[in-house]
Amino acid sequence: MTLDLPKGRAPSIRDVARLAGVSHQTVSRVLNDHPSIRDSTKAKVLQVMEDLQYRPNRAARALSRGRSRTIGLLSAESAYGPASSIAAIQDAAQEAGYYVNTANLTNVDPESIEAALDHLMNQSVEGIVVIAPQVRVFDVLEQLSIDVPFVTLSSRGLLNDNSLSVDQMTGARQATRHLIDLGHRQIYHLAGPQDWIEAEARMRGFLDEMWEKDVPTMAPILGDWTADFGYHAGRELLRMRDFTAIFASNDQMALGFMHACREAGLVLPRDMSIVGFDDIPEAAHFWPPLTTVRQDFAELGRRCIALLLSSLSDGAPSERPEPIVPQLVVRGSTAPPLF
Amino acid sequence: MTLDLPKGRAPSIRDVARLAGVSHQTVSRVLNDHPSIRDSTKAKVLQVMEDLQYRPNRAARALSRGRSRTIGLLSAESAYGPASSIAAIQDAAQEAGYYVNTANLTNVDPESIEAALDHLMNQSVEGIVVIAPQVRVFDVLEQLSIDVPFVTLSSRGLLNDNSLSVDQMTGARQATRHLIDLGHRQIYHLAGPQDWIEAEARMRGFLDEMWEKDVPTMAPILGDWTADFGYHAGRELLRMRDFTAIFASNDQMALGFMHACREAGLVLPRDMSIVGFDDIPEAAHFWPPLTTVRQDFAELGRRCIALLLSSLSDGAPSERPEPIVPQLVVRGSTAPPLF
DNA sequence: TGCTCGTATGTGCACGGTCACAATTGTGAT
DNA sequence: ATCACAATTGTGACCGTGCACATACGAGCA
Repeated sequence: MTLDLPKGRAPSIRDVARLAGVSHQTVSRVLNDHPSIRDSTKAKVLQVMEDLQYRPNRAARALSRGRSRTIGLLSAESAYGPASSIAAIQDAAQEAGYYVNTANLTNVDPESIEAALDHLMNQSVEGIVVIAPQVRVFDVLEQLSIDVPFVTLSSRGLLNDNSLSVDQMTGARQATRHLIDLGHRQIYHLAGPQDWIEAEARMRGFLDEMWEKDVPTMAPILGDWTADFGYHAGRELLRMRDFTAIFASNDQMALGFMHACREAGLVLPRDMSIVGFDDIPEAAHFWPPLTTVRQDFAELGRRCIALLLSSLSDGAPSERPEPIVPQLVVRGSTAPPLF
Repeated sequence: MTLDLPKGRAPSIRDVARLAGVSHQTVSRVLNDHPSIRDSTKAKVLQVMEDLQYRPNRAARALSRGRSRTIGLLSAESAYGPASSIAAIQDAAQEAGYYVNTANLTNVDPESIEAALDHLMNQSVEGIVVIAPQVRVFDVLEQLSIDVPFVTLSSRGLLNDNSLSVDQMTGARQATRHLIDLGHRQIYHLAGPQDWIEAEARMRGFLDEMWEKDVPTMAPILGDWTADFGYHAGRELLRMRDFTAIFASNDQMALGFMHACREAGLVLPRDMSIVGFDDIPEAAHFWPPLTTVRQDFAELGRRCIALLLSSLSDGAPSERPEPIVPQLVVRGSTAPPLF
């Protein structure tokens, strides 16, 4: 004759306590793995929990402990990279017992950014991961003087020093050097939007390498990450064939550019060498397979959470993690210039 | 002489109440836009809130109301489609005042699924969106007899009738018909993993159309959605050139297959017609630009939330929404067979 | 004036956990 | 048996908000 009282609502810790013949506090101790609980008591309580299909109420726990165990993710899901880091972030957070709440950024006007941040703050997140590394986002973050720790994937460590990144500059230099070593001297750079910190870093890497190798530089084209842009930019650029190679700031733009090349009758890579950035899974199957710079987004996401969690617990961030060095992957889209 | 007491902790409604010279309940009423509050009182309270930088405590609110205003998102971020629906889902939910918590599924073994669901349930989500439409996920959902409403993006409406989908079958039939109309008779289908409901629906669409048009069918190849698979499958298939067209269940596999074709020296689309599925933004820039079936993932995501929210408030789902009909986009990768 | 009614506000408790502290039980040495 | 002390368990308050109900105020009407 098991009498379960919980009529309408979900069973609470006190319901469990009553049925197990203990106090609610003892149940709480079982929940939190308190050391001094007799095994027999623990077993009894666990049994009742099982019977009642008891689930701790997260809100209550958060309220009394004053900790939400939730982290906010501010994302501008526009490129491939972020998408694959996000999964890693969520996994890592979940493993650490945290919940992840995501807010998307469709526009980058300050109001949207503020609204998204507000949404996150309203839910008492303990920390924020920013995966929309646009300059403006940081400005807003700075102005609002957010009082929770936050980490970002950007490459320059403003604020907090809580930033983490693939070393974009080095990657871009590798790509550029590869083209120069092949003998190219007229090289364009198809850059990303300049309010993206990563785009800026890649561009700077390109310019630095060109300058160091003493190759005359052509003004970078500012794009928007999309294949469409790469295509249209390509159609424009190819009117004057005053270059033999191009370094695109991501693989999508590289793909669009290749499309334009072929429409213009160029044979790749004979007439034009192309390097991308990111190494999306499809890049190996472009035609020709794309030479590009591989970033380990998943690793990035994991480290990101690690950094945030450490700054959540210790207060101070742990020792500065090594930047992840990206890797040039040479495939078929690059060759020496015709002459 | 503004005396703010809140020393360590964040200000609560009682702090606001005290400083505004009203009761905590009045503050609560202001928060919830209760009709009968004098404008002057409301203004006063709002002012104090502003001064104190007051933010309502979500946990407390959830606790006392018994509603978390959170929905869970169970996702298996493997294909392109989901990624772009997710953003739409989050936006729509946010607009409706809900928070979205995401759990990722890396494996599809029952334990992982259960763990992910558990994670979501533990945080008292009010509803769940399943965006990992694999058969097993449903089995687990069924077994666990989850007691919160859930919606899914699949195409067959098991359980709850809370499913929503692009009409995959129709899309697949359109693609197949296009190839048949061009004159192809030996057509392969590169299917997705069979535990994916969508993969199954697309395959069935293919088979149905072939059967109806009385074209002899060749056994579908079961793939895994990746471009890599498309490539390797292509290398195998092309040893025997016993077909003139292929319908791939997504664009990535189509891309990999194109890669294999070119390696084998085929000229596209002269020697081989290819149709994909999804219309990822890059598809228009493949070489040749890919004929494919466009799905409106964003719309799907929005409807998904609409459906879930209605079943959250009304209890019963609103009238069954129309399935979204996908659209065939004919580009350069299809042509009549050589003969 | 006394009564009713609607608007505006206050009071006290409940929600489901955790915390600090008190109380009880068990153990071993004397 | 007695005591000190550790191990185990219980008691009550509290976290911040919303709800049900009570109260105060003012207007309209007999």
